[in-house]
Amino acid sequence: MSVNREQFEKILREKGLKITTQRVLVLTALSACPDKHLTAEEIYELVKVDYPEIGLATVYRTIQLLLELHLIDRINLDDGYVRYEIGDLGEEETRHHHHHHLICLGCGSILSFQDDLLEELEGKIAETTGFSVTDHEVKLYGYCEECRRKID
Amino acid sequence: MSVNREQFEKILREKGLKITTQRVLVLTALSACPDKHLTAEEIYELVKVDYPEIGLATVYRTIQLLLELHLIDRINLDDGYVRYEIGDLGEEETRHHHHHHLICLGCGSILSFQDDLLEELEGKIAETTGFSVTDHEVKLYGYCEECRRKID
DNA sequence: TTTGGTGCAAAATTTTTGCAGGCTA
DNA sequence: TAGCCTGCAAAAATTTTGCACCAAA
Repeated sequence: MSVNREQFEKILREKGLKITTQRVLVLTALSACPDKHLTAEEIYELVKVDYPEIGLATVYRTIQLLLELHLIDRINLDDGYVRYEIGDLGEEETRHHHHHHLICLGCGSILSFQDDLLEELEGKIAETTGFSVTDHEVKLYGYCEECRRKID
Repeated sequence: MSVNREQFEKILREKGLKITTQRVLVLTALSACPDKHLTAEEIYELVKVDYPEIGLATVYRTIQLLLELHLIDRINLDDGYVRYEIGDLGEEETRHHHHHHLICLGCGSILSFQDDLLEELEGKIAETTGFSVTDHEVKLYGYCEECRRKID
């Protein structure tokens, strides 16, 4: 589950940060498009619809803040854009597992999926390298059903 | 195994591309640092040692070319830099599996590892979504042995 | 010789920063 | 009211492009 507005306001208050229209709108835009993987520019355009006076610099500053609060995730889908999406809300210990991304090399579409198959791998790594894994990000490349049909 | 110079020259020749000192030196720099994850700027600085007249634009154009030839991989370790590393040479069908990266959140060090544990997952995905996976990239975040000791 | 490749500089992008003024608490 | 936050514009940083010249084939 992602943050709702009240939770967000509570988080800001607890950190001594101010609740501003801009911050709420940026988070709202990301919440409204959970699987859209928006760029900073896209977020800016979305927020401008309801609040035309917002500046792009504020969007960047807010993104930075939301990242630090772990409310959103930065993702890079190798299309040359840095993107952001609303994160799962959770305790520190269970926050680890964002969903992953299936990237179609044919049409560029993105499918998200959830899977904890890597837990086993994480254990193995801890054993062999001494590295304790707390989080992971997986990108899978391939061809979606539709593109596969086109190719054949 | 990564490309050697002769293989590289052969590939260029077959594609009707010219073998230039700059192209050879950029590839050589990347080959010499298989686990260094160099940025464009770093590659530029490295090549300049032996060939001071090279331009940064040429480095970018060469990186682009090497990516298209699948001789190098672009990686993003979330430190704000786009990085490149020499890729494994292989047939189209077996090229899938680059190694993956363990990123230490403490000291920023990167460990590379190879694992095919995702094969199982790929099968599962094909079944449930119709998406055929041809490649994957995994990043694992955590704390390396040294940083773990410091924390405790 | 021909064509593609290069270096340089300028342009285009993307992101960050400084500062004066505005708004939240 | 005090200080954080914002908008604007300028700056910084990164990558791309135009063009004349050079070099590989």
